[in-house]
Amino acid sequence: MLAGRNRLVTADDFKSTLRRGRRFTGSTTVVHVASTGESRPPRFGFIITRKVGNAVKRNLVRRRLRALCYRLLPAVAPGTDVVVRALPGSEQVPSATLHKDVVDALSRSLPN
RNA sequence: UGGGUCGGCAAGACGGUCGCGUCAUCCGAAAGGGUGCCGAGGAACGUCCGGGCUCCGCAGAGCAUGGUGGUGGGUAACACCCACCCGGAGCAAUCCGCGAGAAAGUGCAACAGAAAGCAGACCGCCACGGGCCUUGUGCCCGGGGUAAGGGUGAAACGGUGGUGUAAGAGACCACCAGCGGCCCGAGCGAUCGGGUCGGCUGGGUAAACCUCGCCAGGAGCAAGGUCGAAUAAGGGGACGAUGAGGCUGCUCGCCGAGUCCCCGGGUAGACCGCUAGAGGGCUGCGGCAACGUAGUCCCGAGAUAGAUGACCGUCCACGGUGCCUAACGGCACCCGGACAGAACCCGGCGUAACAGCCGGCCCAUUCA
Repeated sequence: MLAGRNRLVTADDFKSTLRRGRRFTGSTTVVHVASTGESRPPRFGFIITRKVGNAVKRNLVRRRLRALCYRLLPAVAPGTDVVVRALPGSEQVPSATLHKDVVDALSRSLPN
């Protein structure tokens, strides 16, 4: 699970990451990655719209994403901001599929 | 044993690894870290009612608008709950009714039918007048009488029997049903029981308008409050071309019109509101009950891009398949947890939803 300092919390941070970051679309998620150049731990934010389902389903997706992002924390460069947008249908796939989507997006965001 | 009906319980269990939030505590200058406790629901949901709380409004009365609608009680209050009444369904337990008013008025009603709301003459019935010849309990025509019978309909203007009549008719009579008035009795009351008189009977729909009684000020925790950067407008005061202020620590020199302070405003943001309350369990007492009351014990979510989880294992229900068994059932494998996530707090209602467990009552059956 992600601690508070690894979370994007303000609307400004979300906006700048979505605007400046590179976008990687998977089958169940869209991942925005922006490098700020600041020397601090990477931060993650999540967007789960109402199209995903009711509150229980949205909570489930967000918690799964948070848990897998926690495991990915060492692989992300410091100063990176990541916003994961969950697409409709993401509530029906197992956690492994979500994990694969995010890992693919982050590996493609690396320089080589 | 089977079926029905009403109510209650519970909402998979245990473990491992890695984590999250509030609070407490310890270490630390801080950032942060360690430890410990606690951490979703019966509907947390919909936001449909009712309150608390907060701000705004408020002489009094009326109107409008909205809500509500048998009676009595419970409650902070309600559209909720309890008891009872009436009507309906059921053998019964029990359930259902958005239960005021349809002789205040306006409106509406498919199809069928002759006619559907100051009813109505299609068939039929009945005398009367006329015609015919086949002289009959005849047929045809005419203008009338008639709601007993037929047929239509959800519904045809009380029912049965009689008197009466040309045939009929509450036209009249008896009984019955229903309506209204009055009286008596039971009940706090809705209402029920009985008596008497009356015109003899004037359908439905108010979740159509409407009428009557009763109840309602508005907005909502993004309420509201405290602190409050930055920036800009504004107000007041002091000083200022007799030089404010700056270059510049001081002097000279140069530049040359505002400078400083206070008030105020309340944005970004932070904090408070923010979780112990019309709270629950047990026992006693009052009450048919809802509930009230006394004593005693218990209670530990509080996030804010929004914590309460992710992954894995074992087991137990449900479901499926196969095998064994006369059957009850047993074994193996597979599948796999219903609806659903607090956001100021309570009381209700409504809606969603698998499978299960327990109990009361009713009916049927078997045995005694």
